[in-house]
Amino acid sequence: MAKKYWLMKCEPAAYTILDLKRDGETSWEGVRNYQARNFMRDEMQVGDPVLFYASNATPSGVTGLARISRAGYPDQFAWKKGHKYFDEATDKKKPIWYMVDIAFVEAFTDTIALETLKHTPGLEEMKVTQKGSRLSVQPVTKSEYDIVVRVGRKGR
DNA sequence: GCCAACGTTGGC
DNA sequence: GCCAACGTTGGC
Repeated sequence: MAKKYWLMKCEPAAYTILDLKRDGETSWEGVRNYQARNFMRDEMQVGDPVLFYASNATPSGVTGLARISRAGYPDQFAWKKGHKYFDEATDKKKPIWYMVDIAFVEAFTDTIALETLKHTPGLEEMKVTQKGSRLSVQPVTKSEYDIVVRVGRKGR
């Protein structure tokens, strides 16, 4: 299967690219959206490149790079009673929710602001630049990924 | 903190 | 199966 490229969103209050740099690797639990779940469960492969996106930040934008280090597996947190990701509708024999692990690759010196992404040629179709795009796990094309990486490394 | 956009739920 | 109400996301 051809390599796929991804964008994963997270609020800085919860986790940042620098946290990932410190930890080296982290699990990506708590996604409770079916579209995003399907990507994680069915399409993400170990080694797939990931754009790490900070949402609800100042500014919001891509802050670095990661890669998938473990493909989709059931989200255990869905079965932890009292945990904020607990979901009583899911059965251990038939998991509803999935998670992946990601590993640190690179932190950009500066955030590539959403505003910059919107004005970068070649990224007009990128999902995150579209109005009302709330999906926290999105596929990106190889060319979009390459452009973002180029912008992120500029000036180093 | 506001509010528009979106996904999900639930009454019918 | 429709759609209004509700909760959440996320830019600003």
